[in-house]
Amino acid sequence: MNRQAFYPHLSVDCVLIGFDEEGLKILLVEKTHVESGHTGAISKLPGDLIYEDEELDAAARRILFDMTGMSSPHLEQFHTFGSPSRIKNPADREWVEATSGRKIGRLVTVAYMAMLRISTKLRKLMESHKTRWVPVDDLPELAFDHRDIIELALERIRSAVKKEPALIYDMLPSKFTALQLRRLNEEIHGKSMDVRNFHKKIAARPYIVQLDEKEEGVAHRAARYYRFDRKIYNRLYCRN
Amino acid sequence: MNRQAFYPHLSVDCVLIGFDEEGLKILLVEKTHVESGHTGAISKLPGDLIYEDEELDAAARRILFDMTGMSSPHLEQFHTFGSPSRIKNPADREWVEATSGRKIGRLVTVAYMAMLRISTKLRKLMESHKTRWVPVDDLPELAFDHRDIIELALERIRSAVKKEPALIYDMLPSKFTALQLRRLNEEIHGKSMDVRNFHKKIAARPYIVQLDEKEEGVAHRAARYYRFDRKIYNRLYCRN
DNA sequence: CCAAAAGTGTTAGGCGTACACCCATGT
DNA sequence: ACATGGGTGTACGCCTAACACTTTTGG
Repeated sequence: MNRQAFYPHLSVDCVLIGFDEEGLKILLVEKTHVESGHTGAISKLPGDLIYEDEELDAAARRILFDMTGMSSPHLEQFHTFGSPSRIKNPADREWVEATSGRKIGRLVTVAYMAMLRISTKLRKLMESHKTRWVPVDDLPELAFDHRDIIELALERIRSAVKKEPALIYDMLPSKFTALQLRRLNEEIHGKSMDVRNFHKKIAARPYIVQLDEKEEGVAHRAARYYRFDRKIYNRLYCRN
Repeated sequence: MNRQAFYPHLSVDCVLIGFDEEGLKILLVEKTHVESGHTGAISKLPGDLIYEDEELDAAARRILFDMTGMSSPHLEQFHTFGSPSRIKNPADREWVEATSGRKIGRLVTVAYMAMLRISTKLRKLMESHKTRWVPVDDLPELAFDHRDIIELALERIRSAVKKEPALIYDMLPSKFTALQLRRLNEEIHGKSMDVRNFHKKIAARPYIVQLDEKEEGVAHRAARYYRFDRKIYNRLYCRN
């Protein structure tokens, strides 16, 4: 922190939602625990206080960058959590006060979410951090109300994708199979889809272009690769 | 203010969206101007600082109640505005500092919206306040970034209604004509609808029930009244 | 009788959904 | 040969959207 922190009562937390071969995951960091008889580190969402003169969006972007080394993903504010009881847990309160160096009555946090693919490149960028990607359906105990925050994020991701379907492709490799795309959709919407109907849908979207390339070395019929063509997409939907 | 205010850097603003015979309107209050060479009161959204130990939602509800005497309407947080440049206008800054009695570097506000009908009963409740309902397409100059806040609210109202169609009926009298319902929909979605298709839609919704009553004293064929039956609605859609 | 708004049916296309079998590949 | 996932077509129902004339009422 080389700039002076803004009010110690306002923070930004980021729900970074990633996707890899195994499924949807959330990025968690360890809350380095303060000595107080409590044992074991507890996980939390990445977040930080806001610097003076820093836009909320910029603070979120900074946290995203510090955690992942990425700056491109679509980042979206989705809710502000400010219940006085957010930090009623003594261990949480101690940690906040130790971290900020002040007595804190209440901590209001503006929550953002971003969707990204967990690529090997990303994993490499993140090696140095004490972070981990945790499957959404296997979350550990979390500090503060971070579980609520994640739950709301997972609800909102659905509306975000409905409004802007291109977001899906931020979570996929540049070449992907129909199965990967379908699994991702299924995880986001929480229900399984019919394979045939799904292929029809892909075929109907001109911005999902079939490649000649296929999978290699798999123990079954090799799947075609597809890619997302953003130019075609933008031309069709005028939004940029 | 009989309780101590929470941090003077965090406020709640409410975009109260009302509907009457004339159309969609926003509730604005006059920012009583501080002497400083600037003349003329400027309008703003109703809002206030947050009390200690007060939930954000509760603060919004309090503002709603103070302004309208109503407590029932659906109130929904939709965005937090915290740009350092929000109060760059000197007149705005002066007002904030005079009102809170402190030097303020930055003011972060959590924005809520509610939809309600502008009934004669409501008008009576509000007579005492220095508030006015202003048509959405005829907004005056506004303090801070309140115009941006309203614009976002008007965008969000659409998603809110799509998710929960019953919200529409909070803005209508208990007995309403097809025209009123259609006009309201048109204003919310920003496009006109076909009359026949609209009647078909009404007829298809079992929770919009036709009354025997008709308009009286109008200079044309009298329109039927309808009412919204929340019981039927809830039974159909399982929520709450 | 005129003005002003109310009310009414049919058709066509798009979209989602349900459903079952053969194909390619590695072991 | 067998296990594993890849890939394909048809039919139905629902919703949306386009489109024009007659009815009722007060003035």
